[in-house]
Amino acid sequence: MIKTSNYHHGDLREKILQTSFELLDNEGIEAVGIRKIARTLDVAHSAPANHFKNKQALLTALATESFRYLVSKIEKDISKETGNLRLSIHSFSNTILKFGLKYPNRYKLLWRREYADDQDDELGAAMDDIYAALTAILCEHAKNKQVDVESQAIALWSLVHGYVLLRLDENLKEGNDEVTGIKRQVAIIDVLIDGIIE
Amino acid sequence: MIKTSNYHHGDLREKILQTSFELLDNEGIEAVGIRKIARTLDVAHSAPANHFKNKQALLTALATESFRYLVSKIEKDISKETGNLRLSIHSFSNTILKFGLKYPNRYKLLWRREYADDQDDELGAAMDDIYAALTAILCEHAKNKQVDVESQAIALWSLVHGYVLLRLDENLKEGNDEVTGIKRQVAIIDVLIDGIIE
DNA sequence: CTGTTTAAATTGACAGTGTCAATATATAGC
DNA sequence: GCTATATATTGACACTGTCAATTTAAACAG
Repeated sequence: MIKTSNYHHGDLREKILQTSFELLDNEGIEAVGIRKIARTLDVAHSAPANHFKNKQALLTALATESFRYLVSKIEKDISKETGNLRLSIHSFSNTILKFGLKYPNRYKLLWRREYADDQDDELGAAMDDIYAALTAILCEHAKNKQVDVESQAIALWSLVHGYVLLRLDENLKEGNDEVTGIKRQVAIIDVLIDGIIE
Repeated sequence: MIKTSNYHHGDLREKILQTSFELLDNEGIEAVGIRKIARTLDVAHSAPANHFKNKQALLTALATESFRYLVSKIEKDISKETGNLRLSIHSFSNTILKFGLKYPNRYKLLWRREYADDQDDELGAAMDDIYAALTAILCEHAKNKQVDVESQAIALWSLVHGYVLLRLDENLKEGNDEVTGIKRQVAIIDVLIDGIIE
């Protein structure tokens, strides 16, 4: 009986999540493995099973936590903008892009239903919140009634989502608009806004 | 010595690709496995190694072939539009969406650099071709010089890419614009075009 | 304090994976 | 017909996630 110290961490669940996020951030989604985590925490390979039914449950927890963080960040940042449509939209897209660039693998995990459990209610709710935040801005301010507000919301969401993913997968590099000199990610949102406003 | 028939298929490479696409389409990227393919083809578990160095090489081949197909489809469809900017753009986005909806897992594979080999030249070339096709349309017809043509191209590409992925991951459902009645995927492109034209 | 129940961690096994090395066999070229 | 060469085979290795049985620690009841 050499080691008794590792019995009952008390906070093994938290430590598993922490280690998972480190693996996710540093080595990618595929690198998040039950046994690898257990090894890192110097714990039996089957210990995590007490806290997460299986790998999918663990990934779902990672996705849910990431989603909640992103949603709260979006809402916080948007609340700083005082009712200006253009600024609100830029705030929304900027928050998402910043999150994606800081935590590429978390952002990717968010949207890959094959890893996380799509039946999970908390996960679904967090997703709806993002869309709701966006729709709220547009409903309040949008002046272009030639198309559905929902179409405008979906267009914006798609644009931001697509740009972030293209950046994360390194299909696009950072850059500036040659004409205006502003950052590319701002320029493309402006193109869309020009189609929304007035 | 019971079976001699399986020695030297002659076209094992092709059969591997075919089986891989079936697995990819029906069960997802994760389901594409060397041993599973070998079992399906009633061949030794290590036989595929003669044709694909490793799993990554196989996935790279799948991605490259899919990319080539998509690029050729885009170019073919666009060539039917006679110089009209709006129609050309709709053709571009429609071709991509159609491909994505028909082969969701192929579309996802295309952009996931962690599966395919990002050093692969053919793969990189096919990607550049898509972007080049789009830029070509805009350079020829775009009238809005308030922003870089490249910003317009990136905006369009991002919008289409984002919308397709949101649809494929089932974060968005099919739908129509409530005001105009046209399909959502057309409506959102129109929003962007309104920001590009004039 | 004691005995019992419950939660958490352990070990061990199982089937599966990708990859590599050594071997066997068939095809093609001289 | 002999020899290369390409292709397929078997077997092993180190992994993986998951499950069952077991052991240990903590919590609780009397």
